[in-house]
Amino acid sequence: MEADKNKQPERKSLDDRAKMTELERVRHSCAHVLATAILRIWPDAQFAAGPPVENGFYYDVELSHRISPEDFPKIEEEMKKEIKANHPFEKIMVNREQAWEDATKGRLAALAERKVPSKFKLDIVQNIPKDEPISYYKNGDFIDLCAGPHVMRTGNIGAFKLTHVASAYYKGDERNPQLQRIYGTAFKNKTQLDEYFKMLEETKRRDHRRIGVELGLFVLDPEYVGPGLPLWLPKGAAIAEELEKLAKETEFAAGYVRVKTPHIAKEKMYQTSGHLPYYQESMFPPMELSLDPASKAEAERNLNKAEQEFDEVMGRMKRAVSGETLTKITQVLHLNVRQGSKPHVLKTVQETKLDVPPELYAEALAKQRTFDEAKRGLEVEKYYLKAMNCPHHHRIFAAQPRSYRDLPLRLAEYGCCYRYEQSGELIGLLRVRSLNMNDAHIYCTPDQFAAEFNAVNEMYLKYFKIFGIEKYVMRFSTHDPAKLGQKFVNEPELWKQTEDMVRQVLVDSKINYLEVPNEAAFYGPKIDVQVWSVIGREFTLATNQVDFSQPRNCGLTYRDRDNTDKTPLCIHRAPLGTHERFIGFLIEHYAGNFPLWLAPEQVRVLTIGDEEPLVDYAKAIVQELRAHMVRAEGDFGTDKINGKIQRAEEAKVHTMLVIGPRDMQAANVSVRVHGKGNLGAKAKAEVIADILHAIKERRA
RNA sequence: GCCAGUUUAGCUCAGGGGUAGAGCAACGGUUUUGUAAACCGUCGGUCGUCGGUUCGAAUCCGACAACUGGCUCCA
Repeated sequence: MEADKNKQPERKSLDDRAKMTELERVRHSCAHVLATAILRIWPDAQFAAGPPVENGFYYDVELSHRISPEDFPKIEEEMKKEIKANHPFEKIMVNREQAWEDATKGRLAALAERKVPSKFKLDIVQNIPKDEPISYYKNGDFIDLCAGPHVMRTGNIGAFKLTHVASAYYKGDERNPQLQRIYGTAFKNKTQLDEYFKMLEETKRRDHRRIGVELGLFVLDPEYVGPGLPLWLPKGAAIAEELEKLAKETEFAAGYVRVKTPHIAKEKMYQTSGHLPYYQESMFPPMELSLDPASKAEAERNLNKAEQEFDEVMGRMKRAVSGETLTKITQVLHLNVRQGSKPHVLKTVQETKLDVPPELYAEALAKQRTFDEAKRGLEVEKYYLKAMNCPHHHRIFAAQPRSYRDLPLRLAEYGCCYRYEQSGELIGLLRVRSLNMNDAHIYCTPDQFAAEFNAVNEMYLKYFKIFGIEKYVMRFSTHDPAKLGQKFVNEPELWKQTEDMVRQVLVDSKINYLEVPNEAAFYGPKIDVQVWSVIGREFTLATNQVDFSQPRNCGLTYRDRDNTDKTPLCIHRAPLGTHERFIGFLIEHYAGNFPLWLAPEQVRVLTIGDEEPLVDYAKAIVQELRAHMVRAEGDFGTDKINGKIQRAEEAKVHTMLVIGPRDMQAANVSVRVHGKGNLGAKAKAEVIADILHAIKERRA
């Protein structure tokens, strides 16, 4: 049995497998017990791989019966029997021939020999390296091809539960058969299992989708707007505005210039950049601009006229020739009529050196050109919604002659892109179809590259500090020299050069990074930044890519010192990723308890009662705060103060200023901070000054 | 797109072949209040959409859509 993670095509070595933790052994063993139980119910089940995973285990099975959660109790019942029987997990060493024979007899991942071979196991046996020993594990009648390790006995599986079914392709390849993946989890004892499910409940409560709705940050309106197209409500938009402000300030200080570009572009744009057909699947289908009726009618008239004139000339040509030449021309003309085109006739005339009168040939050629032109007049223009900003930025680069003195040129834009993610892929704000990217493209010379790349990394670290992100990994994706010219542009020197430069920067800045071969973009190495929200969900937030291909495809050049034109390097970078994903992350990161500078509602002023002087005093405070761009609201109604506080706390308002007669008389406000409770009465002026200060320095 | 599950009021959820329920929110009124909910009342749903079975469907069946968890790709 294989513990392959489909992302990692390299086999796990036996040493690696031996490192399996105690809990992983429990889960891996439970997968075997699951297979045992399924076989008791459905003896013809074919098993593929059943490894332990992060929160449990799964086993991939091929079975004509569709397993649904309704089957779980029945399967779990059988599993319990197997655990109760307390069979030992026996390790059996076999040679290759034996394994092959048993798999052929259907004995592997089975309770007995079967008429049909254990087909996936056959495939797995074949893929075990020659020098690696082969072993089985046996519990009761169940024998599985498996490198182990396992717990001693089935009874050592303390507590387990099947959780869900999913479909998965064998080895993660969609050309392979589709299998049913049964997921479950197991623990050493019932207490830990219960804790795990309690934790899952907690996770659900902190999910950005739930908090997003509760706090009124965004909504999805699949019926009217469309799936994956979030609407930012005022409170969510406030967060987006703060992030943009942060980005603008940071980028301005780092020498970026801001640009603005349209959301659509012509087909030619993406043909040139190389995204079509490479990226077409991920783009919305194009808009085709049909001609207005009058122009269309005129274009059609032109085409008809051109066609008649062409046919007339060809008619004369046919009359002027004879024999084989006539036959040939007639044949090709006939073919062309069926294809709705004309040019082939003249090509044939030229290529086969047919003997036609030169002046007629020249006339026909001219008419053919008119025909082609008329035909182009009927072509519709295609526009695509942009899936990325780079081509637009490239056009800005190309808009004026560039000198080496202009570089580095750093074009920044919070551009809204649209990606046609598959319907099953959409997840709340994590994967959407409209995305506002914290995008920028840095055009530079090779000499400037290291400094620019380093500056980008420093920007990431600066942001991590502001948001208190401590756990992160930079995944440095490099190319595979064996796939140059296929998966990666064929520029061995540039690959080596840029990858070395990037690696050096990473090492020098002591950044926590992980090198992943063979995962680069087709146009250059890249870095993805992975972070984890407090509930353990992984987010790929930011990306940082080196591009030495697009600038050349798009014909971008700068005039260098030596008066020659050179192609710049381009760095694509998006430290804050997209609003959608970043805010989704922040919601879970802060569990909705945003720091003051980010909080949608920063301050709420609550009055004790609704007596007029008190309300006037409170209103003046709200006004003063709002005059300083603080998002402050008031709650001046007749509710009891406890009720007002409860509502403010539930709305996760950062700072509550409670005002009663006592406070007013002393020119005070009573401060209450969300999650910190009552901080007592303080001088109004002091409190306001502190609020402004905390916002300005983006205090955590 | 594929597999499975889900879809009942603005939100969180109960119910279930005889025609729809709670809490919160909203609205109206009473209450004049000191740090996590004062009280009364009102409004609100073709039970995701379309079709079928049935005397009768929100309930059973089917198709579709959306959402959720996975597979694949990726910010």
